[in-house]
Amino acid sequence: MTTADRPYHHGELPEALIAAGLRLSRAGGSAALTLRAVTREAGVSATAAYRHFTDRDHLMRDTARRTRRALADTMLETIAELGTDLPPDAQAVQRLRGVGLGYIRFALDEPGWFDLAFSMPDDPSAAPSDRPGPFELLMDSLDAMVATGVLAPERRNGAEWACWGSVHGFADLVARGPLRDQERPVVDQLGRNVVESVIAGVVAGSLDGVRLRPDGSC
Amino acid sequence: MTTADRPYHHGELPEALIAAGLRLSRAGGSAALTLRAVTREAGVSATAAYRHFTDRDHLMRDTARRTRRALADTMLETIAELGTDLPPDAQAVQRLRGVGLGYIRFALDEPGWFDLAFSMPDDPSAAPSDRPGPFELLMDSLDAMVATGVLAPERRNGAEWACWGSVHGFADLVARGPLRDQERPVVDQLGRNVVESVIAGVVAGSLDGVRLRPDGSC
DNA sequence: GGGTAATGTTGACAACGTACACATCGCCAC
DNA sequence: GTGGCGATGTGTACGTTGTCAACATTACCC
Repeated sequence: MTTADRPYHHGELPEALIAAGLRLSRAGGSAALTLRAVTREAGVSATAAYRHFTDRDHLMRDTARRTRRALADTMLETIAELGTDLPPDAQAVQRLRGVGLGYIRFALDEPGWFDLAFSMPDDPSAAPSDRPGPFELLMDSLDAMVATGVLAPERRNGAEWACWGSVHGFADLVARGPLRDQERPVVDQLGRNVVESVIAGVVAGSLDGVRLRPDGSC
Repeated sequence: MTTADRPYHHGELPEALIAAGLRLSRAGGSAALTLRAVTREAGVSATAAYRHFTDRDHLMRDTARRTRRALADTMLETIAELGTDLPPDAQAVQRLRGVGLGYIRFALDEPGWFDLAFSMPDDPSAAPSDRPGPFELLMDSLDAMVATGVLAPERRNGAEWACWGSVHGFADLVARGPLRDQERPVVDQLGRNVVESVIAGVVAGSLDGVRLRPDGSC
């Protein structure tokens, strides 16, 4: 055909497809990221995407990685807003707080991107990013807590999963679960509770610190 | 047609469709619960389901409810295995522990059902079940902790979301996330950590109990 | 300048959800 | 009994999706 309006070759198709994917998923989540919708949006035939992505999953994974980068940005913004002029130990805790609150804020502000971000398992064979991702930010804050003495070293192991799970689970409740259409102030307050709880839980490690033995008896 | 082999009318079609949905989703998660696959499995034409369910979502919601019932059963089994001959206050904590560990166990043992269970938002207009669901079991255990004095009443509010989020998030990490193909013993240990952390966090409420002020300073 | 690989298009296929018209059956009124 | 009517199941069809194979166009390098 080639109506001479658009050149036959796009030139920047991979980037254009990902950009279209970001637009679509922002509004409609991972389900809206359709191969045909994305190519339509880019003004290209449906099968053109196969020259740059092996299949739909490939495009989704690459697009999801971008949304995770946006999540990391939100975390960093949240950390900055919380303030940075604290003594090192308190600053380390503050960073963990920012990681958690930023995660929840992202899920609330960008539910479509949040859905996409974790609907795809990240393949470990991907090129490493220059900037730290959400998970690296979490690890760094926990390491800093150990380094400054706030977190006992023997409690560091596995702490990332307790933190990530807590915040991710709550964000999921808010984005897709029973807390879906709660008022924003209510959700914000609950989110603060969750973050404070998990920080306390990770630091305390078990009920030992609060008058209970490990088996649950008092 | 009616080859006289099968009668024209199935008789128990709604139940048969849900049973087929449970079989399919058990192996392939929510994506495998296809209207056509379910009707095929039941030996019935593709559109027969529309006589009993308004659309695919309706069938999925009803099937998902069954998987949530199975989850509640796993929770109760786990509570029973942990032992029931404890003083009331310790027993209340033990029940919370069983709720959390049962949730994680279910996600590990039945990843397909777990995926389906929470892929659909539950509609509040459904008929209430006779047996308590997963959420009721959680609420009951927290209430018992308040009643026996283990949990301060002022910390009861919102505690269910911190607990649910923690455990749900961790289960999601294990079922679909980066912990997807970890060894079972490792995951079990991490799961115990998560549950102990969240219990400690809910009881402690904030870092107050462990030498830190709310703003994070020491 | 001509050949080759990269890139984009067309057409097709199977699977999906779903609407519509039609077939078959249980059951109740007469 | 027997008619008819509502409930239940079937067949066909349409539009959408992911994906493959064959073909068209272009960039680029010898």
